[in-house]
Amino acid sequence: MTKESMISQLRKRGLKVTPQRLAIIDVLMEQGNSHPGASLIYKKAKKKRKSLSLSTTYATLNEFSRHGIIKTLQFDKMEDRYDRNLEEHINLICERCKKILDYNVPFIVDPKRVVKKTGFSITDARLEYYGLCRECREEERSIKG
Amino acid sequence: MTKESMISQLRKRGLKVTPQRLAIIDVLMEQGNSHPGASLIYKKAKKKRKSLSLSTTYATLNEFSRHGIIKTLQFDKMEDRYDRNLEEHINLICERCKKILDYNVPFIVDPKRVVKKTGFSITDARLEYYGLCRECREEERSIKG
DNA sequence: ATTTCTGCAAATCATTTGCATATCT
DNA sequence: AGATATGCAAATGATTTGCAGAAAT
Repeated sequence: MTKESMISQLRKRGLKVTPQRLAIIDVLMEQGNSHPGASLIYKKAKKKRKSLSLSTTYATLNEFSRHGIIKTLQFDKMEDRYDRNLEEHINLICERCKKILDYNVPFIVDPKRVVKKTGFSITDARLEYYGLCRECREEERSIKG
Repeated sequence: MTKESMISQLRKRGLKVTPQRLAIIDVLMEQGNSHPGASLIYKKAKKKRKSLSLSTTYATLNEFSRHGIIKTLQFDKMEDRYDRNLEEHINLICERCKKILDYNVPFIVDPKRVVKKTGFSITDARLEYYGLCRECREEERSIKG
């Protein structure tokens, strides 16, 4: 997403375009695919808008995420990270420097290929599917009719 | 893992077999594959050992996890969950009731098959590989020789 | 004029830490 | 005895909340 498309997303959805939000968008753009966390985004964006508060930063990132403008990534023992890359991709998380690399392929992929293509050596993997279990699906069905 | 094998793991590793730990192990066994969190484990284990504290519960679960006796699972906006199932498997997380089901197949699997076999309907997936990025690998190499 | 945002301080939740005491081996 | 574990209270870190004033449409 470009800065302009982010801004037009805000307009389209009746969200206000404030200097704080613009500062955060700029940081998001500058950070590329480094998947910054709220604290870094706050620190960088505050340089552009001195009045910016941390809670506004959170509110903004939540709002963007809720509207699908960015994606919130949650990991083990780390603050949440925010991702501009909305395509289906694998996150390669470095356990040492906490860098998160994108590998833009759909989910079903051979780990050996990842190493070969990216130089990232895998020591652990986690696959999680989110959704509804059979029981909850049946309950939802009977509630909604 | 059975209760007995857990206890012998403790002995093997020089960890002490205390009543608190036994209470926690019992809860772990009773909970089967429900992947309880620390708060539930604490609540249940405290019934068996009235003196048990929450911090001991955490210390114990951390110790068990560090020694590979259980596995710590971390998810979005939920407390950590603990898993007795040490085999490679997929976690199916119900977004509604927070139940976590195991599907005992290796990671590379077709989501459609999951639905067919388990009745769990997938709305979102996350795949994460942990390890070392190329740069960190090179750094480690040059440090260690 | 309204609706939505912002910034502050305080609250929350899960988890960890420091430390003196108690308990295992 | 010596090592490790326990329980308490306080600290931590990330994130959220309540709310009054400020800014965007």
